[in-house]
Amino acid sequence: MSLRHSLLGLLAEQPRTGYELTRLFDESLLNVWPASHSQIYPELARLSADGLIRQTASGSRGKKVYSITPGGLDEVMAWLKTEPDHSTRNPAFLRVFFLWLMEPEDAIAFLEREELEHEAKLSEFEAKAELPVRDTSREWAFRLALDWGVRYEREMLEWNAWARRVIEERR
Amino acid sequence: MSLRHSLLGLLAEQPRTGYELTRLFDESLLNVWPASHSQIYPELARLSADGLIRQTASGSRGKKVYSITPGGLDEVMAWLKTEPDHSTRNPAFLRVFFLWLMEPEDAIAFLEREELEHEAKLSEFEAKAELPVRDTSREWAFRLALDWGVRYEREMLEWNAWARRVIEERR
DNA sequence: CTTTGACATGTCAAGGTAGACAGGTAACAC
DNA sequence: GTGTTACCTGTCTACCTTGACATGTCAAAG
Repeated sequence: MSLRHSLLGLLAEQPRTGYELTRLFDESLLNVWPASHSQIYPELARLSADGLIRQTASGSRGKKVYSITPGGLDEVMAWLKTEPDHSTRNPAFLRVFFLWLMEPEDAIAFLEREELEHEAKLSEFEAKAELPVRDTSREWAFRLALDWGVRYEREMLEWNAWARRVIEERR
Repeated sequence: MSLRHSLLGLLAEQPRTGYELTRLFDESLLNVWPASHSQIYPELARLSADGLIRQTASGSRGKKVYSITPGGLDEVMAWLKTEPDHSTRNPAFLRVFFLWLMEPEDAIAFLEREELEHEAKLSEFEAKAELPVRDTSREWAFRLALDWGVRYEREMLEWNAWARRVIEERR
C-alpha cells in the first residue's frame, strides 16, 4: 500500500493537513505516484483509526492538521526496508509498441507531440533544479529525485529524436 | 482503457490465443503495461461480445484463436490518435523521495539493491537487442521500444551511482 | 505407465484508483 | 457589498488490477 506509506512519509517530515498533502502529491509526487484528494482524505481517516497518525490541531475553514505517531514512524521505516515492486505502467509509451500500425506521418506526429510534453516537463524540472537547496536531508532527497527527472526527460528527448530518424529513414 | 487496446494492437498483427497474448504481455509489454491472464480472458470475451474481435479457430486443449475484425482495427487506429495520458506510477522510485528518512547506510543499501535490479534489466534488454531484426514495421517498433529500455536502464544506473556519491559525501 | 511441466482457459473476492458530485469558508479586489 | 478565487473536507460509483482458486489437456522423459 504505497499511498498509505507516502502519506506517512510526508507526515514524518512535519504535521500537515489533507489539503497540503494533496498539493504535495500534485507538485512533487505526481510523477511517481499520483493521488487525488478523494483517495487521500479516506486514507487519512484510516491511518488515524489505526493509530499511525493523529489529528493534533484544527484551524479555520475546517482545517485538520495531522501528525505522525511513533507507531506511524515505525511503519514507514519498516516499509522503506521492504523490497519494492518494480512494476510500472506507462500509457504513453505503450503506444510505441503499436507505432508500426500507424502511417509513418502519424507516427512522426505522435512523436512530435510527445516531444512537446517532455520538453515541458524538462523545463519544469530544470526550473525547480535552479532553486537553491537548503542543507537538509529532506531537500537533498528531493534534489536526487529531481535530478532523475531531468535525466529521464533528456534521455527521452534524445530517444525521441533518434526514433524519428529511424522512421524517416525507413519511409 | 489500455488493456483493451493493447489486446487489439497485438491481434492486429496476427490471430492469437489468450494464452499467447498473456505470454506476450509477460515478455514484452511487461515493462509498460503488465497484465495477467485473469484480466486478459474476460477482456477477450468482452471484445468479442462487442464485435471488435472474433474467435476464428479452435485447437487442442481448448485453445481459442481470436482475430481482429474491421471494427476492431478501426478502434485501435482511433485509439492511437487519441492524446495519451502521461501519468505513471513507480513504486520503487517513490522510495527515493523518502531516502532522507533512512540512515545513510540504509539508503546506500537500498540504492545498491536497486542497482542489481537495473543491471539485470539492462542485461536482459541488451541480450534482446543483439537478436537480428527482420525488416518489418512491427520488428522496428519493437526495436525502438527496446532501445528505450536500454537507455532507461543505463541512465538509471548512472543516476544511481551519482546519488550514492552524494549520500556518501554528505555523511 | 506415470509423473512432471508446459499448455490452455476460466472465475472470484478484495482492494486500489479516477472522476464526478457535494458543500462550506476566508481573503481580496473592485 | 459582491463576486471571484483559493482554501478545505468529504462521499460515492464505476472501473481496473491483483492474487488465489479451479480445472483440464497433451507431450516427453524416465
